[in-house]
Parts: sequence; structure tokens; C-alpha cells
Amino acid sequence: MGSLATPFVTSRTVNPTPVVKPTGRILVVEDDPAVQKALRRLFETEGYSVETQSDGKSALDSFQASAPAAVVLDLRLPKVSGSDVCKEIKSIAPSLPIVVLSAASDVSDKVLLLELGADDYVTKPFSPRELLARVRAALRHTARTPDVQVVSFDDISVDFKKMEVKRDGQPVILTAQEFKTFQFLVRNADRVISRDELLNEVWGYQNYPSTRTVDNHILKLRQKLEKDPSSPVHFRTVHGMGYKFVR
Amino acid sequence: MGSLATPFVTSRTVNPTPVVKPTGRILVVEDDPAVQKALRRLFETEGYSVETQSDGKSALDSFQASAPAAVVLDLRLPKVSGSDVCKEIKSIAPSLPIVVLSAASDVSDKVLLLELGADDYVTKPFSPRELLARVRAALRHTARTPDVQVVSFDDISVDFKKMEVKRDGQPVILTAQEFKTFQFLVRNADRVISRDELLNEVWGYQNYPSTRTVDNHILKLRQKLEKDPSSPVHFRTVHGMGYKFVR
DNA sequence: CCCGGGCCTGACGCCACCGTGAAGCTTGTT
DNA sequence: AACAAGCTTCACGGTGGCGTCAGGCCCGGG
Repeated sequence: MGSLATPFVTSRTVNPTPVVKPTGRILVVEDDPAVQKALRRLFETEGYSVETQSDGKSALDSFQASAPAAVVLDLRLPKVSGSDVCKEIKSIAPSLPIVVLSAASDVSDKVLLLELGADDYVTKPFSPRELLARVRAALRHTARTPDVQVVSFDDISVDFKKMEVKRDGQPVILTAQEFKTFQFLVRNADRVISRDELLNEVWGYQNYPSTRTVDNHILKLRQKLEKDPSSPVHFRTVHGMGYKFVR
Repeated sequence: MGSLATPFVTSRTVNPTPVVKPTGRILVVEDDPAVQKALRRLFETEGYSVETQSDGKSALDSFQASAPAAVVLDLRLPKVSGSDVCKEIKSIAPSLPIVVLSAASDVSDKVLLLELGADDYVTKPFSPRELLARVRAALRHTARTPDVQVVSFDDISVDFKKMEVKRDGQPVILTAQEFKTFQFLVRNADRVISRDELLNEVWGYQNYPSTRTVDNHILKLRQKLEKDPSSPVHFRTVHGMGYKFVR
């Protein structure tokens, strides 16, 4: 891969808009230290946590250990070839999205990519933005939550797809963070959830505010959704433990 | 993913993958056995059932017999050429979506494809994800478009087929990009759509502008289509999330 | 061949909104 | 009663969204 001075075609500024703070960990497998570093920075500034490996063998080990949400994989690797790593990973975790980095010549044959089982690819030189976009798209696909899209209780109904909450048919405005919190609670109804777990799942590993912040959001949710916010029925406090949502 | 052998144990929201699997059958016409196999695997892991044929003649037979929901067709085929197969199928079933696989050189001109009657095409080398996306799009398109090419709200009426927008009976001029954006939003009405998703779907990966660009186009659409652009009713902002179109 | 207009893109500044955490009060537990 | 944990208010700072503007590219006309 060293044929190119830099894999980036442009140094344009990257997306300034981290839509929903991603919480996933990404495994980057790339032997060129410079590119590796660049990729790490790219993803980390976007809120992902990054694990890097330089060769196929350690990549496979690392993959087993760290359970990443997605893999970015250079095809040209020392020791174990990138193709083999790709196949290996796909045979273990078929639904784990893999985005392949490759020189144009590597993928001149369409057979290759398909057989590898890679989900998507980017040819060098590539724009950081494009890579980012493809990784996001890959993640979005697997993260699609066709779970339950509509939940109702009391006079409240929630539509997760529309991001809409109604009360007595009247729309209730929730902020993004409130909605995410609510969603997590609903999906884990009847279970006691500690503040720390909420911070992990809803806020992500990157930004880790104080546990007081959680209280505040619970407060908001109670004010907006409970009949009597001062004696909550759905958003219950479990003293010394955390919160529990019950329908 | 395997039921017990899953190497990942996360405390995260468990995704039991109850994905609503598509039920369609897809006819894959491809002479290279390796590619054929890979394509089969690709679609089958996505929940489609797959029928494969290696040459044009048997493809036509198979098509008659199995009535697939979509066709994936390699242009380079032995015996009967892919183009002829395409034309033939389209003459029998005009609304059956066909996605063509072709070398870049084959499709110097998109007009050719139109003549063929293909709905979409992917040039080699292509990413599996992209092919999947296009097939899905093709299926979605024909599935949800019985004849509803015209959408109306307020004093606005849109004709997607004619690419015409009217307001109070007066034609409104939308640029190509504006129209595409509008169309995507309308087709995904009531759903919150992130800027990134819009960029992916409307702009594509190749030219991946900044998310600011999306804002600008929304702005234009509001100016042209909202009664009061400063307090939009249809093109709604969802803070920290993206946009949502409601009729 | 040059010119001009339309469209896409992205920069900048303004503003509203929302997340955050401190502080004081209340509730619950022992 | 005393201490710990939770609740609520409030103010601040950051982030995201909007709208205007300017530069660049492409296409069509002169």
C-alpha cells in the first residue's frame, strides 16, 4: 500500500455535526503507522472509540477480545492477508460490518469483495468523509431497530420511528437526550438500571457527565410524562440502586 | 448470528435480530460461479430467497416459472446477451425491477440502460452493500408505488413522475438536488432523518459534501414550499437529530 | 472562445436551545 | 435523630441550526 504518499485525497474539514453521539468501538486494521494514526484521529473526533492493529494476526485476536461494532480493514497486510482476516471475521460474526480499504487494483475484480463478505469498500486514495459515511451507513444498517416501534401506556404513546411522543393525542416535545433516555428505559422496562449503566448506554463512553445529570433528565421525563410528577408511577426510583421504568 | 456461539457479550440493548425479513424471491443471472455463489450468500443472509441461472436462455425460462420479485442481471452472458434478457423480461413484466451488473465500460451511456428498461445498475467493482441497497430501493419503489405518483398537501401538489411541483396551480421550480431531497423526504414522511442519511441517500457516497449543505437545501425547500418559511410546518427540524417531513 | 447565469457548496456570525453541574432542600434509611 | 441518597431549581456555556453571502463549476448562448 505504500505506493501512495497519503491515502487522503483531500484535507477538507470533516463533518462538524456529530448527529447522534456514536458509542461504538471500531477496530482499525492498518499497517502503515501514518494512516493508522490518521484513521484513529478521524474516528475519534467523531466520537467513536478506536482500537488499532497493524497485522492480520493481532487483528483477529483483538477482534475476539474487544467485540467492536465495526471493522475497518486494509487489504494489504503483513503475515495474514487482509482477505483472510475478512473471511475469518465474517465466518465468526456474519453481521458485523466490515469496510475494506484497498488500492484500486485490488478490487478490479468484483469477485473478490463479494467472496470476502465485506460489506463495503473504499479505494485509496479516499476522502475521510466518504469512509466515515460508509462506516456510518454500515453501522446504521445493523443497528436498525425494528424492535417495537410503538409503545403505549396510560394516555401516553410513543413512536420510536417518528421520534414522537403523544399524551392524550397531544404531542409532547422531548429533547434528543431525553428521548434517548426514555427509549432505553422503555426497552429495558421493569429492570432496575443504575445511573452508570444509563450513562454508558445513553451518553456513551466518550462524554461521561456526572450522575447528577441523569437525575435531571429523569426529572424532565417525569415532568413531561407523569400524571403527577411528584409521585411518579412509571419512572420509579430504586433507592441506592438507580431507576426502573414500569408501564 | 449463531444462537449460542456468539462471541460477543455486551450489556448493551440486546438485539435479538428479529429483523422483519423481506420475503421476496430474487432471480440472479450470472455466469461466473464464484460470483453467483457470493451473490446468493449476500442476498440469503438478508432474508431473500434466491434463484440462480447462468445463462440468458435458462434465465428467461426460470423467470417465467418462478415469478421473482426482482432480477439481478449480469450484462455479460453466454448465449443470449444480458441486454436481450433485460428487454425480454421488461416486455413481459414492465414493473418487475431489474438491477444490472456491468463493467464500467459497458455503460458508457446511461441511455443504453434506459433502452434496456433496467431500473438501476451497478458497475464493477461494486460494494455488496451498494448492490443490496439498490435492490432494496428497486423493490421498495415498485412495492409502494402502485400509482401514487402524485402527493398533495396544503396547496402543494407534486407529481414525481413528471417531476413537477405546483402551488396554487402555479408551477414551482425546483432544482434537481432540491427535487431529489424533497422526494426522499416525502417518501419517508413522518420519520426523523439525519443529515448523514440524507447525504447518503440523496447525494451518494462519491461526492460527500458537508452537512451544512443539507441545511441549505432544506432552507430552499422551505422558502419555496412553506407558507411561512420562518416557521416551517412540513419541513421540521428535530434538534440534534435531523429533519422530519410531515404532510 | 468568451461570457453570463444558475446551481451547488461551504464559511461565518447570530441566536435559540439544551446539557450540565452546583447548591440547597427533601425524602428515605438505619 | 443523623446521615445518605434523591430531588429540584437555576445559571452558565457549549452546541446545533439558520440565513446570508461569496466562490466555483457547469452549461448554454453569443
